[in-house]
Amino acid sequence: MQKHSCLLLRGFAYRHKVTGEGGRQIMSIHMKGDVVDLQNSLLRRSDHNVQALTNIDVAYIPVECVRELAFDRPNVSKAMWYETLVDASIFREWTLNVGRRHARERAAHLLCEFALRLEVAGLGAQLHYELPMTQEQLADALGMTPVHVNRTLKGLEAEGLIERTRRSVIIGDWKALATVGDFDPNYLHLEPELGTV
Amino acid sequence: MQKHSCLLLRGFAYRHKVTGEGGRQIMSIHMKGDVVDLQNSLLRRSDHNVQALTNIDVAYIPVECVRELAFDRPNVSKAMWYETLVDASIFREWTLNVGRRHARERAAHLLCEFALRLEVAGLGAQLHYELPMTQEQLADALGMTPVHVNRTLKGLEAEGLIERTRRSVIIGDWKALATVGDFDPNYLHLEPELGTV
DNA sequence: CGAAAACTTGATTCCGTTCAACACATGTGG
DNA sequence: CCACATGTGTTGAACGGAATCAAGTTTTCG
Repeated sequence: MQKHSCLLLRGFAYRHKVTGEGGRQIMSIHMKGDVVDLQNSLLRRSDHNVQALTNIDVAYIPVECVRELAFDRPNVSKAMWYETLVDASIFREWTLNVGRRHARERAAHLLCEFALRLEVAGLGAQLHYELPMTQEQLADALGMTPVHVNRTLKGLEAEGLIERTRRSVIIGDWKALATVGDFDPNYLHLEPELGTV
Repeated sequence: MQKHSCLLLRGFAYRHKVTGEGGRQIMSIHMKGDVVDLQNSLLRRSDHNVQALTNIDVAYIPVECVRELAFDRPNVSKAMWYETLVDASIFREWTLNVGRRHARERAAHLLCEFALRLEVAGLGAQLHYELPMTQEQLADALGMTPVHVNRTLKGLEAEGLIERTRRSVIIGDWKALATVGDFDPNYLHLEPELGTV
């Protein structure tokens, strides 16, 4: 078990798991403000891996401190639990995405999710942002091969839904992309709901 | 938002999401002892659906009570949070399963998970149990079509890994099935770890 | 500048879907 | 108790989306 949790101050990180055969599935992408290995810190055995996607700055927080906060301060406890719940909600959507949508829809969905999350984090505009992942990493997030990611993105571009240069993405027609990706932002639980949990 | 959480006393239930095109993905299966819609109760908007798989008995618990327990009693709080974390861990494994494993491995994995969970819940033996799902429901859990579930199960049977009659499953060779399914029970976090969270 | 990483493209293969028919159970009402 | 309807499981044939294999090209960076 880790001795520290780490709070992401700058850059991107991701969590992933690997099959016995070497297939990798990225479970989630994290950005500024996320406490990235909270879950591994609290469960005795870590069941997944955390890795940096770009250069990052992190603040290490000793696990004992996290626990103290988590259990002695009701408000902190609420906030942390709430994070866990939102996390789980995003996992569910990703499972749906990978399990029940075609490559084109999956990719569109992920691009929409990024757009919203980056904007909320103050790291880009909804319709024009830098995607901090290689196509190989996208493939691991989408449960497909890098080759097919390439073709799929090209396809979306050919349809006029997006434009892209190297890593930047411009969403030409948000509504159309969201439709293709069957994207409904509910699952991100972005609206403040402090009164709830 | 729901007014009640419900504790499953007998029978099986599942959580699922549906795409705009009608594809359904089952996110998790629940059995005796699980509090099934805790997450929907605590987040303001529910992002998934809960449904009974068999006849069930449930105990309804008013959400206010859940919250009171959750935030006034540190030990209850720990336990509930712990449940949420294990839940999320299982979601992650399912995402990996659906995203990065072939049909045969997926099916084998699910059969192994069931075996263990049913035994822990006191509802069957690890090597011989009743599967409370139709092949169509299995398909929705595995992200494949019912037809292919049928063929895949038949395949596992032909290989001598399992036997089956209608709904019951007999695992002929646990080790082999676990190998095929790339099954490592860590993610279920079955060992008691009360000292941890 | 040169090497490695990332991206692009084409040809081929294959796993899983789709479509369609049928078999077998289960259950219900006459 | 049978007739019939419905849900579930089984099987076959054809199709298609994505994987695989393999070769380029472009970008990045030491």
